[in-house]
Amino acid sequence: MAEKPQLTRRGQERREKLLAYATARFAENGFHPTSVSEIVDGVGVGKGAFYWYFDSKDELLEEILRDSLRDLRSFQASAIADATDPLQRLEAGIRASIQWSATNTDIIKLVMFSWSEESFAAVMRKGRDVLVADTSRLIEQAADLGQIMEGNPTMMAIALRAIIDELAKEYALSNGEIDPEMVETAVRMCLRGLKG
Amino acid sequence: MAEKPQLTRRGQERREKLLAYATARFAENGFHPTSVSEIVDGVGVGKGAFYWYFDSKDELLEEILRDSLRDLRSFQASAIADATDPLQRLEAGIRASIQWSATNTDIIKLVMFSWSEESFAAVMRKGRDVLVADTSRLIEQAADLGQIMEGNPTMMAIALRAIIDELAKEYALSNGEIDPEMVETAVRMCLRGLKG
DNA sequence: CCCGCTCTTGACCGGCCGGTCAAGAAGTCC
DNA sequence: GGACTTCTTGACCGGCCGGTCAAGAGCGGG
Repeated sequence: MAEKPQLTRRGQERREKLLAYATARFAENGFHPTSVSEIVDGVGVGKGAFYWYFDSKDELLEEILRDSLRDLRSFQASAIADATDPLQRLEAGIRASIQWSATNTDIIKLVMFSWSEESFAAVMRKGRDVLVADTSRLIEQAADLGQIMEGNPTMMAIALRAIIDELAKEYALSNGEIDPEMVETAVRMCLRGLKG
Repeated sequence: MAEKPQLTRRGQERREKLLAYATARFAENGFHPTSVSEIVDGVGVGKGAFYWYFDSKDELLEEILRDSLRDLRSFQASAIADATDPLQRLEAGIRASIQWSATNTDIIKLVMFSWSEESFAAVMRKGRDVLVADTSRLIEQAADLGQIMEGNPTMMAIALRAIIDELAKEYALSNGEIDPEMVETAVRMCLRGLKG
């Protein structure tokens, strides 16, 4: 990776087209069953173009996963920017995560697959650690103000992730449409779990 | 499936050897990257034997998933048989699920993969529904006795599943060894979530 | 107008894949 | 011991796979 830092505008666009199309195909058909030929045919380019932008099919998936993490984090960051109260920031972050999952069901499916294969699971683990660290920082701030119960912030952050991930799975399996009551229940469970 | 109801004892044993070896390989290497040749070589039989016992590689995985569900349910059933109080039965069932996950990390990995591919996800959904139904029946009994808060039993059961599944993932990613404190936290979260 | 860099093409490669099948071995029942 | 069923083998099949590469096309700067 990071071997083609210099891309023209046209290059960037084509690369993004490949990423987007591959994401959709991987989510629909699975990673392994989707061939590189299928991807380049779908985008309407030659096979060589693919290997100009990516070292391998595996690296393409890793790139998708990393991009997604970046996207989710920036979405979360802008969602909590409005609030200053740590507990409010926590709730805003939780809701942002849920909302992001609802609008990125393709990626949720790729995430489910990626946990199951060692080389990709390594990438997932790193990503999860980053998200957990983001959240546990917020939890610590709220704990300092006495807004939530005592406890290991990392473990609490993992518990929040667990609930959000399950809801994300629910979205992915129903293509982005789930009972809104479920969302509220999940958020309530998160907050109740924090406040003790 | 269900096309070879008549198997000699030797047949049964060989079939089970294939199932066991395939489970291990799938968990370690992934479903698609593991070839049928690899499986039959590992067990030391010809390829034809494989296709005598299974219609296809896909059907083999579905068989593994169905067997696992059966195994988990019977493990749960015997774990809760001792208790008569619904709430105690619930806790015993939760602990049994967790324990089963800890000792079947291979299958947890297959489960993670299976959610990501439509044809297998269909099997998973059915299985999940069965487990949720088992649990919500217990929840209803506890609710009738006023032991837990009001609420949609199915949704509560799904929430319990979410927590258990996340812990299972944790086991799978650390090969069966996790902080016991985490288990207690998970169980406490489940019970607190029920009691309101 | 031509150089040089970014980008593109698609035929091609070795290899492996899931699955088939004709041939027979092993067990079972009379 | 013969007939029948259950199983076993492994060579073989067509097809597709991820990845390579020689041959350029398009384009921007000088």
